[in-house]
Amino acid sequence: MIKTTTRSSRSTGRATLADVARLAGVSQMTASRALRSNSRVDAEMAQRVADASEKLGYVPDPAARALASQRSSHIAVMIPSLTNTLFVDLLEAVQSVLRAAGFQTLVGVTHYDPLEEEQLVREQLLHRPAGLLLTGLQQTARTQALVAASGVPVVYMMENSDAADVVSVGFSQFDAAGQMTRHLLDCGHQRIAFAAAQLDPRTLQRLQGWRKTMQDAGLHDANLEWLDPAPSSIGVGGQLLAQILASPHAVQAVFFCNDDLAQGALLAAQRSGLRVPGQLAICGFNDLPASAYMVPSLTTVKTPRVEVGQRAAQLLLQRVLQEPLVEHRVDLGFSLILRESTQPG
Amino acid sequence: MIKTTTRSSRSTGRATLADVARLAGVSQMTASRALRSNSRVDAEMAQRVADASEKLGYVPDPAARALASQRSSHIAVMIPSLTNTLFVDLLEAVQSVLRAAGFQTLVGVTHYDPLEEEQLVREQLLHRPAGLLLTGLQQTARTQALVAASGVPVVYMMENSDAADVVSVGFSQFDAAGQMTRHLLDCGHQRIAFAAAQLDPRTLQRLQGWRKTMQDAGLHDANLEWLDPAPSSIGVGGQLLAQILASPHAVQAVFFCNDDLAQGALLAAQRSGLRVPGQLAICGFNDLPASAYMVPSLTTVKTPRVEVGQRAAQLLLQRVLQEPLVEHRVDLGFSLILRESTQPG
DNA sequence: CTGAAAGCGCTTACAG
DNA sequence: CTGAAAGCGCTTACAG
Repeated sequence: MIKTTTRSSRSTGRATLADVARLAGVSQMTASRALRSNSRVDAEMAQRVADASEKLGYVPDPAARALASQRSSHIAVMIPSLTNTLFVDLLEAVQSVLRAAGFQTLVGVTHYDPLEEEQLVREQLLHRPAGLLLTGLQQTARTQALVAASGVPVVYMMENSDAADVVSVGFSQFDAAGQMTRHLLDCGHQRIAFAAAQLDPRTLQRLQGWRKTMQDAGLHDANLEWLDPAPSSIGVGGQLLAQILASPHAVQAVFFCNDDLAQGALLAAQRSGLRVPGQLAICGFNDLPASAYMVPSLTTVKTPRVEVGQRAAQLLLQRVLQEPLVEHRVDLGFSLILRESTQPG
Repeated sequence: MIKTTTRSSRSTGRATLADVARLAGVSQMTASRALRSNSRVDAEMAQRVADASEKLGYVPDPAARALASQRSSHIAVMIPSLTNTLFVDLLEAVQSVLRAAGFQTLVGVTHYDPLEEEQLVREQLLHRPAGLLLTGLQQTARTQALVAASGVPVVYMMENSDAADVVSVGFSQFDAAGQMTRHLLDCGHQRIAFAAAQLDPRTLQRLQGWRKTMQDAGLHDANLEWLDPAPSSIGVGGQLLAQILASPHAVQAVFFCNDDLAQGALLAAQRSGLRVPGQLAICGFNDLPASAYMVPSLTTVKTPRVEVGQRAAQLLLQRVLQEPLVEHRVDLGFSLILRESTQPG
């Protein structure tokens, strides 16, 4: 085979768009357009370009594309934590959708800190991502300004916004907590505590859902609220249970804002000889992997994080590719998983 | 303030290197060199460049830099799974070191599949990463060839290689399993089963460590090996325990290759009324967060994954920045964590 | 619909 | 040590 081009010393040796165009017998611009297939190109020319590209094993250079278009093939995703399985599931779902569409995922872990999120978003925007996925709706004003100024399309995950210009995929944390509380009331419990850690916005929405339901039932009591700003963990769950049991306020059931807390409480109960659900009913939130295997198995709320990740990534791709958006606000719901830990005697 | 430059319609409005050079009164090349500080530049000129850069809020464009230098500021990291907390810890450690040094982390989840790893590495190499972090030493021949051909520096994590040209940070899975087995023998157990899932290379090294110690003690028996290729999980741990108990071969202790399996076994034992450690001793591997809180608390091997991530990232940065490497093979050791689940009566 | 030109913002390679 | 030129591989913006 005869080398038709002389390459400079800086060339990488990979096939370039110019190579493809030459082989197809069209201009570089036509080749570029044909490969991106976003504007009309003569069908026969497009086919020649496709064949040439295939034959040369052409792969577009992401850096060149980013430099020329001022937009990279990266999509930045901000999540609060990787320690909570919830977000790992979310992330894996996002990544598989984006990867299939040819986009790279850049993950920023905010540690539930809006200022750290701001810094991460600032850094990511320098790389001109094609899109941005944010967890929750509570960004700092500066983050919002940075994002708006950048013009980068955004989709919000895990909560729904009612604003017309905000695209969000989530479910109602408030309703989910309300329904679980309603279930505990229906089981005959009246003194139902709410125990939470981390106290991030979604946790506080769950608190509100519990509170509203308790108030409506005429059973709300501030002494039933146990809030610890420490990161949520099995250990903290045990501590919260110990505090609740040590207090003078009788409790028949405890609704933990996350399954890891509830699991810790179940283990602490076992260690101290407290019978669950016999002496105390316990439930959690999120349906993490261990919950079905606990003894007793844990009643919880199953949240659609995989679906949230998938839909959010799909909607973001539509925005990135400038396709018309069918829906701005996707509510994916939730379901109660009733297991042994709240079983009425 | 007077705008000294006319910008084309394609400009982004951000300060460029040319702006910095102009303000500092030097050539663009000198500014470039001064900012990268990799070659000697006159001190006074360098200062002028630094001042100008600061004043303009200059941030280099990663795409332009990547295009010109054929090397991006991304570092690709391949890990088997995000479901195992082990790798989440590893990843967070890696990311915090790389981010502090101005590099972006691109994560590829291989799902323990060398072919998926190969595909991910292939994709990542198209983006010309500055460096590559790989988990384990068992890449396909093609992956090795791709990496070698790319010239991208690599550091291997979680296992140590004896090859002189391989940079690795890890510990001996073999020794760790051997020591734990030794401990169980010292507790007086003779029929010690080894139960594993996933069966990835590191799990098999643990199997070898257990086997060697059992053989040396004259106690090895193939009926004591319980291997399930399914992904490791709490559920599978319970199943493995059930199989072991249902078999006709007596067992005094079970060494699970990962803590999630051991946790599942503890829960299954509790459900079936089997006393641990009274009737059966159980231990795990990795010291995952829940293990200290299980009832009984779980004896396990604490593995240095955070340190592995940090050191691996540091070594990779040294290679990327062409600094001399002090060490090629970093063995970070491990420690046994003795808890209730193996306590001799 | 198609294309020649210019440009994106850097760094390499070469002279001085 | 410093700099003018060329180039990295694409896409934008403008004509036709």
